[in-house]
Amino acid sequence: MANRSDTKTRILDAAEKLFAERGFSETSLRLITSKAEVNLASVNYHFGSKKELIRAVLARYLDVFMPAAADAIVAVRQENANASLDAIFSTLVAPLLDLNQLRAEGTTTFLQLLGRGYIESQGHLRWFITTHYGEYLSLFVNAVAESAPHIPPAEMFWRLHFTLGTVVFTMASADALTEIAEADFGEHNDIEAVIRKVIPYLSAGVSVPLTKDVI
Amino acid sequence: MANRSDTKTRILDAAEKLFAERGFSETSLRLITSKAEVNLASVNYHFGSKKELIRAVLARYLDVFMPAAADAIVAVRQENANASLDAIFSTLVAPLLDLNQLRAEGTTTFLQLLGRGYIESQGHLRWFITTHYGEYLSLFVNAVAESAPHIPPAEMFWRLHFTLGTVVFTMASADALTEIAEADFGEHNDIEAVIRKVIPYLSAGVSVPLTKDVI
DNA sequence: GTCTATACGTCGATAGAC
DNA sequence: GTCTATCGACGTATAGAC
Repeated sequence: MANRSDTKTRILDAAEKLFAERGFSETSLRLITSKAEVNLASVNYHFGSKKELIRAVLARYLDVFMPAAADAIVAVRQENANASLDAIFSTLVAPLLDLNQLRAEGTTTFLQLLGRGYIESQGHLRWFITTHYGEYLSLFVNAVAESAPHIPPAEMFWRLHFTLGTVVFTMASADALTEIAEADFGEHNDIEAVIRKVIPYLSAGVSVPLTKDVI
Repeated sequence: MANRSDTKTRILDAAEKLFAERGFSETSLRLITSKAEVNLASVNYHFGSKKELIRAVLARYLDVFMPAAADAIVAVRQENANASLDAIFSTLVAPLLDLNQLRAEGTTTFLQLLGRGYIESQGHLRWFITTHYGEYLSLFVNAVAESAPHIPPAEMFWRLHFTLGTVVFTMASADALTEIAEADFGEHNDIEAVIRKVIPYLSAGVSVPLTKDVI
């Protein structure tokens, strides 16, 4: 068959699109393989299981995004050792938008996959990301912590997870929210606009001074 | 059989516990009915489907929490018409903790169910909550909006959804986060401590002044 | 090595007897 | 209301063809 890429890539391409559109649990292997025009069993041959296919789909993006994001953060901190929290978060915008060159709708797809992945999977994806990309995450966490030195480590732990929740939930439902915002407020937002909206929210929350325990 | 409540309640009690512990998709109807010691088909007889069972489990809490939360917000705004955002959010703490009187571990269970529910279900629970409890939600949204009058409605829409993401994600993974915080920082947090940690984060994010579009 | 046909166990759901 | 039996769809595993 002409113009037929190899089975593994065909599965990844079909799975990526369907996962981003419909979520993981709502996308069956039978749907993926029929859309990719490959046999059902080939998923297990090439990837072992559905969970590993999900990880492989995400890895195609993370392998590009994580090093690029790390480079950008290192660069901004070399220019300005006292970079603000907003500056640290904003540093991620360019690497995110660059994913559109990797694949059509790359940024949106990646953020939806990441959001859905963190949300739908209990642990296996969290584990995958922290073990495979832990060095990049640490670099980011350290940059944030040093930009808000008045927040003790234990408190910063919580605030970074609050931040993760905001990002993950927002990106998983970005399509729906954008549609509602358009209908209710006549406001058109692309994925970059949503990213730029969330950054000040996150910066403010992460860096807000601790309230006194005793009043 | 002595001390055997009716089938419907037995199903709800078993389902609530299992859903909160393991999540919805990881909890099969067969597990619920065997633990509740009722027949598998009785779930569909009494509730129609698994989705409707999920809604019924949440409704038992929402029917108590929503009116109590609304009363608390009305009360605090009568005392102080210019109540701060922190005050509005803090108003919800007492109604949440009161759920411990409704059922053992009620607060934790409710927040886990709410978090998991919003996260695992795409739309059907969002729809259920907004249609059945919309009046209470509006009251809360209005109170927040009036406590941050410098934020335009369209921007407030986004920030409230960022907030929803933080809450939902944090509460769905509160158990795991509490364990990590204990292991890494020797910090013991109950559900109230987590709630009180998240409020300043949310207030700061919701009320942060808009950044200039043009620099 | 790659791919395919086929089957296994579990799932939510349902029809029909009692 | 409650039960048994069964359905189609699911993820997964494997024997065997190319």
